[in-house]
Amino acid sequence: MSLPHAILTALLEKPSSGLELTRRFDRSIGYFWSATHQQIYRELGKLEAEGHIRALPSEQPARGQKKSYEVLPAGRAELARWTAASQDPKPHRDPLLLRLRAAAVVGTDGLEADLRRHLELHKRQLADYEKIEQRDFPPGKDAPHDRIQHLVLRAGIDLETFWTQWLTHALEEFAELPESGTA
Amino acid sequence: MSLPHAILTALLEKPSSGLELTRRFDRSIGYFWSATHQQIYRELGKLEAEGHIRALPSEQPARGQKKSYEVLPAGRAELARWTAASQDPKPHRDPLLLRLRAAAVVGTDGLEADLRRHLELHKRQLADYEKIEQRDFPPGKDAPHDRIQHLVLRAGIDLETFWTQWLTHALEEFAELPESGTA
DNA sequence: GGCCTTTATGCAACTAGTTGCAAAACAACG
DNA sequence: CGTTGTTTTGCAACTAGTTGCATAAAGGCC
Repeated sequence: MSLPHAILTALLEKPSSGLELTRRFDRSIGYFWSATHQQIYRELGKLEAEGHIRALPSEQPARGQKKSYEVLPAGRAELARWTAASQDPKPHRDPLLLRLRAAAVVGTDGLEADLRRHLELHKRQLADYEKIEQRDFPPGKDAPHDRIQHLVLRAGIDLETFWTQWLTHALEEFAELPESGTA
Repeated sequence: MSLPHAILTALLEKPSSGLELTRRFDRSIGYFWSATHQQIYRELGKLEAEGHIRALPSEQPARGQKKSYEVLPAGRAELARWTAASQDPKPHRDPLLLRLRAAAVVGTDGLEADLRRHLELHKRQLADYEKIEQRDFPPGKDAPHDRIQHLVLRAGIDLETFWTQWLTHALEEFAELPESGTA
């Protein structure tokens, strides 16, 4: 139930069309809530029907024609309500850890290469985040809004740091394992 | 596409009935791949139809009557194939980080209490994991199988450690924020 | 003008996970 | 023996997310 709220947040930051939202979901917001353009258009329709957002009046609604949305007071209220409401943390789902656990039973053949690949991907993501941090949060930029955003980015950085460290450690362990164990 | 493989792994570790599997998903395996009993029964049906597992011959199949499954060679082969196959990491979805980002726009009212609650939950989970580590991985228990399982547990411990630290830091920042900011 | 690519919007079908409920076997209680 | 509660299995409907494809406008190009 988070996608509509992700969209409301994005639209409050800046009114946008479906495609612009899609692009922003590929960057900042998508780092912790990804969505495809199909999902976004579907949800924009629902949010408009519910009276949470409206199309900016300027242009007529036709296919292939840009249509921008802005958040209405009802939408902002709903977002505030959702943000403040208590929510239980959902349990993780991590296929990589699952594969490792399977490997403990059926053997580690073939897994190492993919661990190495994941390590590279996480390193790259970490480098991206750190570049964003330098660009968007120079020392002194500490209005409440900035502090909170920075906090979110720090979570991303620390998570990627964790994964690179853990994967590095895992690969070291693999190196010490006897070859091809159906352990 | 991971649930069937989670079940195969669990059944290889020990043949079980649906209910036993459900219980084990609430403990060890569920720490990184949770599932309800309804999902598990449905999936057991599919896996049996595909010839990956079979019901242990002992008892007749009737409703309300215990039925245990074991993995067939085809199931083991499928699990090995899946474990070795390259898979892209799926992007995270974290509602809490999303809420924080929303809070940067609509204000942090009400969020702090839930952050505190999450911190408690993560601390408890961390304590659980550490107890499991002490119990199941004493020094010297380092056969390949144990090392890999330990690696998975370490990921859980380190992730919970990250969250407790990050939430603690976030709460410190909140304390410094001016009251009730629609920042 | 006709053709190709890019931009922008969107529908439909499918897959995976969640929620609500129920039915069959069994055990215990009086 | 009937009632009540627990264990075990399972169906059905719903929600959320994914995948594949379609349609329309706009701009470049020859």
